[in-house]
Amino acid sequence: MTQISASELEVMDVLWARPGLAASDVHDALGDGRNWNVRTVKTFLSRLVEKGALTTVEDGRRYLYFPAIKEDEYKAAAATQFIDRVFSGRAAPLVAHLADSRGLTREDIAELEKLLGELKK
Amino acid sequence: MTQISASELEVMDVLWARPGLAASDVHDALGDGRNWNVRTVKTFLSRLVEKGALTTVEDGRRYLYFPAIKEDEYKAAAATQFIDRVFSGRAAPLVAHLADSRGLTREDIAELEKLLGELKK
DNA sequence: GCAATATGACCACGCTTGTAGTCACACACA
DNA sequence: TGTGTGTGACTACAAGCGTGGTCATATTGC
Repeated sequence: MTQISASELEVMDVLWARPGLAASDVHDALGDGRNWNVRTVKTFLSRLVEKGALTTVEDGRRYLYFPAIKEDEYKAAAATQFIDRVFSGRAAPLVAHLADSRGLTREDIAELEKLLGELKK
Repeated sequence: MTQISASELEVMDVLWARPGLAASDVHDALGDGRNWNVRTVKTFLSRLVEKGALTTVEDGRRYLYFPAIKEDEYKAAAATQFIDRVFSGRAAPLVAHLADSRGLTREDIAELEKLLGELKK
C-alpha cells in the first residue's frame, strides 16, 4: 500500500467521519483553515482512489467517495511505522518525549493510566 | 526548519550516536541492511547540512559531521507533529492503538506506568 | 433554449526525495 | 612518477507531492 501524504490524510479524515460525500462536499467540509481549491481536493481524491484508500460509487455524473481502509487499522499501522522510524520501535521513549513537550494534559495522563490498567489484565 | 526525510533521519541517528564522523565512516556505520552507495550517503549529508541539521568541521580535505540539532528536541517535535497530523493532537488514542497492534511489550507497559507515576507529581 | 456552473479526465510545473553519476583534485602506494 | 582511490562539488533523473489549470460535457436557472 502506497503512502498516504499528510494532505491526503486530512481528506481521509473527512471521509472517515462522513463516508459517501462528493468531491465538493469534501471541499466544504475541509473549509476553514485549509484553503484548498476544489481542484486540489479532487486531485487528492483521485490519488487516494489510485492508491486504493478510497472507492467510488457513481451518483449521476459525479462520484461519492468511501474509505476503502479502516481508520483504526490505518492509524495503528501509521503509529507503529512512526515509532519504528523515529524511536527504533520503542514506544516508551515516545511517551516520555510527549510528556516533556507538554503534549500530555492531565486528562491524557489519567486516560493513559486507565488504559495501562486494562492492558495489564 | 525544512523536513528531515526518513532516510536522512537514519543518517542523523548515526551522528547523534557518534558525532564527528566523516562521510565514509557514516557509510560504514549504516552498513548492514542499508545498502546505500557512499555517494548516496554523501548526498544525504550535504542535504542535511543545507537544511541546518548538521554542521561540518574541516579535517584535511574532508569533513567531519556534527549534529546541529539535539536528538531529544528533534524527536519530541517529530512526535508532537505526528500526533497532530494523525491523531488530531490527542496522545492517548495513539497509545491505545499501539497497545492494540501489540506495539507494547510487558516491559513497555511497566515503563510507561513508572513514567506516568512521575508525571503526576 | 441558452448561458453560467459543476464535474470528472487529463495536464502542468516546481519542489523534494531516493538513488546515484561525473569531475577535478589530492594522497598513497608501487 | 604514474595510477588507483577517496573526497567534495556539481549534476541527473524519475517518482511523489502540493497546487491548480484546461477541456469537454452535463445540468440547472432564467
